[in-house]
Amino acid sequence: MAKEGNTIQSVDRAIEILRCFEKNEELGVTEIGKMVDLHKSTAFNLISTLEKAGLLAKDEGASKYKLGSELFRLGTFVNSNLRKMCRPYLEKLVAEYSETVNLVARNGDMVIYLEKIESPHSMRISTDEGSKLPLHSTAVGKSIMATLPEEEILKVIGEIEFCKFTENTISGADELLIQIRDIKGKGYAEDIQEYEIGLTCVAASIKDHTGVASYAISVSGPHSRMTEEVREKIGKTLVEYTSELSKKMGYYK
Amino acid sequence: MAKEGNTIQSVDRAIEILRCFEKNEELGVTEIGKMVDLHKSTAFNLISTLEKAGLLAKDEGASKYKLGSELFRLGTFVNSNLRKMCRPYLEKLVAEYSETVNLVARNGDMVIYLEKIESPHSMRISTDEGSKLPLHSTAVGKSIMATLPEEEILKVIGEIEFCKFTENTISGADELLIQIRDIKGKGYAEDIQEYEIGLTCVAASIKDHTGVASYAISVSGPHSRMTEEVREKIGKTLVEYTSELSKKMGYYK
DNA sequence: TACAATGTCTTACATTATAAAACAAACGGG
DNA sequence: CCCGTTTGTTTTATAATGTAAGACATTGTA
Repeated sequence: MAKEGNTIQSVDRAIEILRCFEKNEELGVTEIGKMVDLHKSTAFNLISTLEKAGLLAKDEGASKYKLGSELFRLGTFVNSNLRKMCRPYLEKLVAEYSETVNLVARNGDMVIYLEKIESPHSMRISTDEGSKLPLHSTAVGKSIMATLPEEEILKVIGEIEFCKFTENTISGADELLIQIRDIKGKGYAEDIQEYEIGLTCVAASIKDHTGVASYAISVSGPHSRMTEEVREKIGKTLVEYTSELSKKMGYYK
Repeated sequence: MAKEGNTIQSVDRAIEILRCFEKNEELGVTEIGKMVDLHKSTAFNLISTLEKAGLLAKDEGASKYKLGSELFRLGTFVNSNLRKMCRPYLEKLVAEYSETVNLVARNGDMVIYLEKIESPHSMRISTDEGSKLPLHSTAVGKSIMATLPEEEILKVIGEIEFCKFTENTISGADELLIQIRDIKGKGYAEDIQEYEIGLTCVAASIKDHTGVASYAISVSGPHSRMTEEVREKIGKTLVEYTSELSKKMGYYK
């Protein structure tokens, strides 16, 4: 039987090997062996299995391995599942609040806009699908940041170059940290004309099995319509929906 | 030692299980067991290992599994590696031909624009990163289609609704098939004012370890500058570059 | 209410993964 | 140019590990 927690050793090791490539783009057999603390011949067997399946690939001739495109392909399915899963919630949000809603994914220190449904109002917020913005300057980004482990929050904040977009733009690390704490408490994040005058958003994040978020959804509207009461109501709805979505992502709590 | 081709059984089986989810969004333990021809308890052990690693997830309470978000996260790294890998080639192309170049990924029956470098000319082609177009109505899409196995080509073509954008737009399955054959021969694809009058593109695809392409790069310019000689020259360069890139993706040939 | 089908857990067994060591090939410095 | 070092790869013995039968629990259905 399996070692602890009923988990299959060789599969676990194979996944551990894949994870090595988060920090290093290219790795050799012995190098990997050292990282996962395995004899190089053991590592080699696991690696060639992964290579044959396309999860790892190797430059022609060269001896270094890197992540294979099959992994991206499989990831693509998750992405489309995710959209399908979120769609009904996005639709409910537009129906309830008549403002533009967005689904985003974290990508390093940025967020990518994956999907949106636009407000029926003629005065509405319109973001481009596929576009990218810094984590800290969007409500979605801040809601994702708030789920990261403390040391990573500080690391991310440390690397930010703060640029002033409007008079409300967060101007420094301290201010951002206070906001993050607040978001942890409330469960949702706000962006009140921080990026652009007239644009305010409310967002909450979707957690995965580890409790960290890679995705978030938001409601964006003209500041005039996004009063404090409206924002609070939206916030509560978002918390409800994202906690359901988090459960579907494998987050139990 | 491993069974055949020096591959580790349990890892192979685990990957096989992941692949089951290409066709089915949600699957149960016994169901998976039947698909991969394993006793349900064996399948269960593999599945729970994958679940603990986040590669599979399960709706709260429910008993059905689906692909987990960790898979998407890992796929993300491949994507950014891919961009890094392609960047120098894209830059060389712009330097050589002074036209806009694009990197795209296949996503079902569409292509997504991942990255572009714009032409230095003031009259230039400009596509949005993150935008999507149908496979058959772009040079990149056609170059990807040409690498698919015959039956899949026919299946994809069968599902197309042909709409006429310009007088040059491909109007039917037969015409498209002839083009695909031609692309297989030449190694590169063309779009000569098929989508928009004045816009012509040349593209070639990047193959993965199976010989099928998920990515392609293209050079797009105003029809006036994209003469037949220019297109042929670009085509040859693209074939050269993409075959190098294919090798880096693990395609040996 | 009983039956069928599901996911989960336990256990005995031998198949399977493991790692030591030998091998080959590539590299780099003296 | 050669020798020592380091790489990836292959072979082989050993026993640890994954396997699958079957018991159990839980759920849904007739």
